[in-house]
Amino acid sequence: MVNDVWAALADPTRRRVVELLGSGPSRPSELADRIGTSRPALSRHLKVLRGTGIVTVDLDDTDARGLTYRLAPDGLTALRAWLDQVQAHWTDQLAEFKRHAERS
Amino acid sequence: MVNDVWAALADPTRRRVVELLGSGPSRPSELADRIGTSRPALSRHLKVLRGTGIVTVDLDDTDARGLTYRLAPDGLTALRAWLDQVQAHWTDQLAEFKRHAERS
DNA sequence: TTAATAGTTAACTCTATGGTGAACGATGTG
DNA sequence: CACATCGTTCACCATAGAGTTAACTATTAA
Repeated sequence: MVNDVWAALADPTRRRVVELLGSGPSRPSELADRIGTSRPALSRHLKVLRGTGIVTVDLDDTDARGLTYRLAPDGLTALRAWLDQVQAHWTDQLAEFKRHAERS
Repeated sequence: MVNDVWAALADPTRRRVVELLGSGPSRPSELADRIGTSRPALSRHLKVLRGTGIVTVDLDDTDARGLTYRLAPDGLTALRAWLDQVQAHWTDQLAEFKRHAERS
């Protein structure tokens, strides 16, 4: 659902997670430290992000206790598609808006 | 605030408003009819969208009772900038991800 | 002038959601 | 084996926010 993606990224903490994962895969504990939140809170945020397909999980290679989270390849394409769609119509609106501004 | 833009577009009704305004300026009553919600509810949604700079208001030319809402030129640029920023790092991650996938 | 319309705001209710602390299973370390 | 660590889930609380009804102002129409 596109709606889920919007709901997921509405939260600042989850956006911060996405930003951090953008610069490389990471583990929940590391993310919690960097963001400065508790592990239970972050775990639930990661669950939401997983549910939308924005991130994926794998077992850690070295330590089987740890998990590795990474950004999914197509996790944000729906969002970009929405923006493109609106802006497509919007471009025409800009011309009309300029005419309106000049008129007043 | 970038946060405000995300919060504003987290709501499906407000996204629908943005979509409708993408295809042309409109009035609150017309938007309420098309979306199928009450006028008070829509009025508050428009207030939120105004507060983030996504839409602008003008008095109607013909009927001084009505208002004309339109998309603001730079209302969504912050959002697109965020997406671009994340995806910039992300592109490098994709290569790493492929290597990881081939390895497993 | 009286009535109707456009839009907003206020007060209220209800639901969704984020944070916290406790507890759990699984894995590693002394 | 005893113990710490990683990550998750559960139960609880507190807050934010979306919808509704009613009321209000301003403008138009009869």
